[in-house]
Amino acid sequence: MMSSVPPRRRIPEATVARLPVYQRSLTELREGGVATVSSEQLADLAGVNAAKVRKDLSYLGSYGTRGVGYEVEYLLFQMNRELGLSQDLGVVIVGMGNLGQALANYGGFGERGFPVGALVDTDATKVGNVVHGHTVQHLDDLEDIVGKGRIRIGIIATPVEAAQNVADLLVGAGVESILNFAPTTVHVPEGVTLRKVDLALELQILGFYQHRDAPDAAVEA
Amino acid sequence: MMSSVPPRRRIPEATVARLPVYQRSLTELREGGVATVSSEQLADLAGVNAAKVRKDLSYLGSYGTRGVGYEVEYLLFQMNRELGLSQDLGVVIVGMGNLGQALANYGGFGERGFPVGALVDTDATKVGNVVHGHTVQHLDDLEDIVGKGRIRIGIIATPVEAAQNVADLLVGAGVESILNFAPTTVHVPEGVTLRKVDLALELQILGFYQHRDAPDAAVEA
DNA sequence: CGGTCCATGTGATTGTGAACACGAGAACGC
DNA sequence: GCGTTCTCGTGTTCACAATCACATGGACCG
Repeated sequence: MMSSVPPRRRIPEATVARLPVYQRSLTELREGGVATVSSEQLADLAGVNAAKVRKDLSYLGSYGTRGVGYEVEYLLFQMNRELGLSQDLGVVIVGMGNLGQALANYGGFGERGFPVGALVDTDATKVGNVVHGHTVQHLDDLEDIVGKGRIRIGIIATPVEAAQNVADLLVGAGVESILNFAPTTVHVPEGVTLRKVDLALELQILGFYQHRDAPDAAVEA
Repeated sequence: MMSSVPPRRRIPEATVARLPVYQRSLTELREGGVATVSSEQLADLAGVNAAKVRKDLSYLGSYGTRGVGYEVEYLLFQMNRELGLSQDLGVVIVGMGNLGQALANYGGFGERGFPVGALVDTDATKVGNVVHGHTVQHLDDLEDIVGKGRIRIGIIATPVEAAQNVADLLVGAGVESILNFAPTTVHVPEGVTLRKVDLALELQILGFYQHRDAPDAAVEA
């Protein structure tokens, strides 16, 4: 029997990427004491159009009221449940350079259900230091750290040369999801989810469009 | 005769986002002394499949040699030209918190054609400090800074509350492209290109899939 | 209690990107 | 100098995401 259909209706990847944006906007509305919100208002806050909001939210279920809108509190609860925010997923940050330290100090992770559980580096001058309340540990102890700390997600903030090795070690230690900040392509076995963020890459995309819109800009003046 | 084609063939957004990845891989190959590369090799390095590489590169023109591959040096030159890397675009980073400082210290920007031209904050204890060779200046002087420094791109690394205001100021000062790291939606007038990077958002997407693949994980143990 | 209003929810349509397969053409060996 | 081989380039097909339009059904007013 092939009853291996996912619990609910399958949610498109593009929608998954937008749900956290809605969730953020909804949280802000709740802080502001707003009780209900229409798809149009929410669309404006999230920077998309209303039809897309309704379509996206419909994947979660019919939580809106026709003629009125969505109850902020209730929708937020359902969305958090769907996004898995009800359970915290521990994070280990590997690499305590400038970026790693910034990430460790970045408050947004814990707030949104991803508590930083451990910090790791190989540099002897960094191991033992305390960053944002955590003692930096050595990469060699990764397996122990991941196992004992219930770490589920690894963040790579190392130099390019170390990235692949760190990814392998993270996978070996049992981490199931990896977020890679090193500007290089790393390979992971099937079953492990990988996402990458390349800070300079985003700038290059911006630069491309700017170059395209005004190719002669370098000439003027 | 339908010669009303834009300057060159229009390049799909998805392809634009991948070009810098190829460019990175090509640079590595050149450093390694490799002269030619096949679409398959390049695909492996970039983490995509060969057909996509060929399709993407074909948008730039026919720079490959059938039966042989692409000449690394030449392809890199053409790609840099297309990406606009031949002209540097100055960058101003607004917000010298942990993230802003990490970005200022991040070497990858200058290397790839985006020299950091100025650092800005409003905090009196930060203005005047030297970070990565640049003296932190006050937000009030933004217009002067952008004008004199030939700044073309602004990076927002401020708290959420300040993001929209900073975006407005950047636009007012003549910046044409903005990269927003603040986890909130900012609006810009037409003609200004905006991209956003939300560090926690990427984690949430990872978390969603992990939650989906093992929804009962919170129950065990 | 009935009618009107209004925003949701969804089926249909359009557009865009990914995957595929095959034709074209250059280098190399014989 | 001919044929073989290898890889690019691209037309076609397929899948998915965005958009649109309208029917649905609850809330509110009189």
